[in-house]
Amino acid sequence: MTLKIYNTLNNKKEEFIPIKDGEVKMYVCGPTVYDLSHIGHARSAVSFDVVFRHLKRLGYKVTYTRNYTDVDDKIINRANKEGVQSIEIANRFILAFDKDMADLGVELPTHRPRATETIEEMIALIEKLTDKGFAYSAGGDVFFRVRAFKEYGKLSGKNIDDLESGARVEVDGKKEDPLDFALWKSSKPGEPAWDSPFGSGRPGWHIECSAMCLQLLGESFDIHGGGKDLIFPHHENEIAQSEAATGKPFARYWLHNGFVNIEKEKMSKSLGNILNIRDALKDYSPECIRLFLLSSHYRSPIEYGPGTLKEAEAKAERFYRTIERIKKEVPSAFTTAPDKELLRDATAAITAALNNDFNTAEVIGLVFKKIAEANRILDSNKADAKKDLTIILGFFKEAGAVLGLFQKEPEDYFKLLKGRVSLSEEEIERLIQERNTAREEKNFKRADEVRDELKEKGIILEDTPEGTKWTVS
RNA sequence: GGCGGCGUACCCAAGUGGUUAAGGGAGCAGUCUGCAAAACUGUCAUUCAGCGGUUCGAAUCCGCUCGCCGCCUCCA
Repeated sequence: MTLKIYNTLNNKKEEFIPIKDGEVKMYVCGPTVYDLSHIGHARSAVSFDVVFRHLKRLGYKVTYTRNYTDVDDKIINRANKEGVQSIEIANRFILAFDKDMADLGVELPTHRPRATETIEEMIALIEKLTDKGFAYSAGGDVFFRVRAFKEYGKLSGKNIDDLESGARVEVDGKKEDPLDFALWKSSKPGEPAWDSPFGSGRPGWHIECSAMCLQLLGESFDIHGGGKDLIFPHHENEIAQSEAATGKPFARYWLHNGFVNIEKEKMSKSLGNILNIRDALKDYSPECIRLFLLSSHYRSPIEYGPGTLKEAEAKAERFYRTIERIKKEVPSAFTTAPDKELLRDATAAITAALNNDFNTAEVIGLVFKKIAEANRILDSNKADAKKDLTIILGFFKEAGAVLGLFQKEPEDYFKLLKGRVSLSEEEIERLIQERNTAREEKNFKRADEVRDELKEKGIILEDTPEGTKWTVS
């Protein structure tokens, strides 16, 4: 059973073979920190978080680097607007991003470089490109000579001549060719600037990632990821710069996650239909959002909306309800070790699904198959229920660990939901008491009124042998 | 115009050559309940946008048609 990965370089699913046996080096483009991160960033981070976790689970020693682009026009613009230094903006949104990632249960990558920590490497890289004839200075800027790199377009499948004819040009008289892109930009007064052999200035966007990859992962590494929108020009340019400079293949596997759409349209800053992670978290739990993101394959587009998110919430609830039930009816299943061999057989399906280009949706499907199975076992009062349940719980533990889901105690999950209700717990308890009194008096009309009132506020009552419980709809 | 992707039930969504097309949501029927809720059981696509082709065999491969989307400009 080998890992297969869809590689944008060939548009094919390929067997994954790392450069160095047992080790994986991967790089994922992180955010440009000029604003709060949105659900699209969350999708990328969560998708590659699962890639990271699965690779580790397979036994690889993984070095995962995700950068922060902390020098950029947009950061400068925002800084100017607020009358503060760029670095202040960058710092603020790096903190915000880190918090959002933590909320979403995204593991910390091995390295989280900031672009500005690698300026020296960028300058060295640009010099190298200039020496080799791949770059040229022009009026304080330095550009990459796209036509000098013969393989330009190999990632995005574009043809240089087609690009040129269809170019919605950004006219820059300093360029030899409209396709050439900036490696180094001269700075205007007040902008962040570094001294360099080409004059005082700052790096272009693409060169940052190349420099950070080269510094932290080496000239050639295994996996490079990012959103689909980065394929061109960003990743194409990274390849061009890096391979032109080193003469060696850059990343071997290029993975790209699909977009998050809102009302069928791509969510993006330029369209202005963005939803930031924090606002999403006001409506849905982090687990619900993560479950939503992982319920489809990472390359497919997904639709963010009340329908899909409510479904994710229903799934999470179904999961924790069953765990709660096992906890109540067969608590010893949690403290008994599962049979190793049986567990291994059961969890092989998780590996198989994730080995198929990280098919998280299938894993989630498997989880719910087990949920139904667990409920059936509980209903049946089978003699060996405990043994079967330990396997199922073991399965959940494995699936949950690699997906970053299903790891809470059910009480904590439901407590989280209950926190969203407008009534106080005391008030709810009082109403439940009132209803139960009515029920004892066979005053079912009043009892049902109370239940309906609560339902309107999103509170669902359940009468169980242990008394009346409430949950949130 | 160039390049890439998608179209699976009421909705979301796996499946990418081979037994009865995962899973979730919604619906319907039953068990349970004062009635509900939750849970369980049963039911819910002879069919995978359409039309051809390859094959013993296709949702899965190939071609065409229709529809949708993305990239080609900063963007996860």
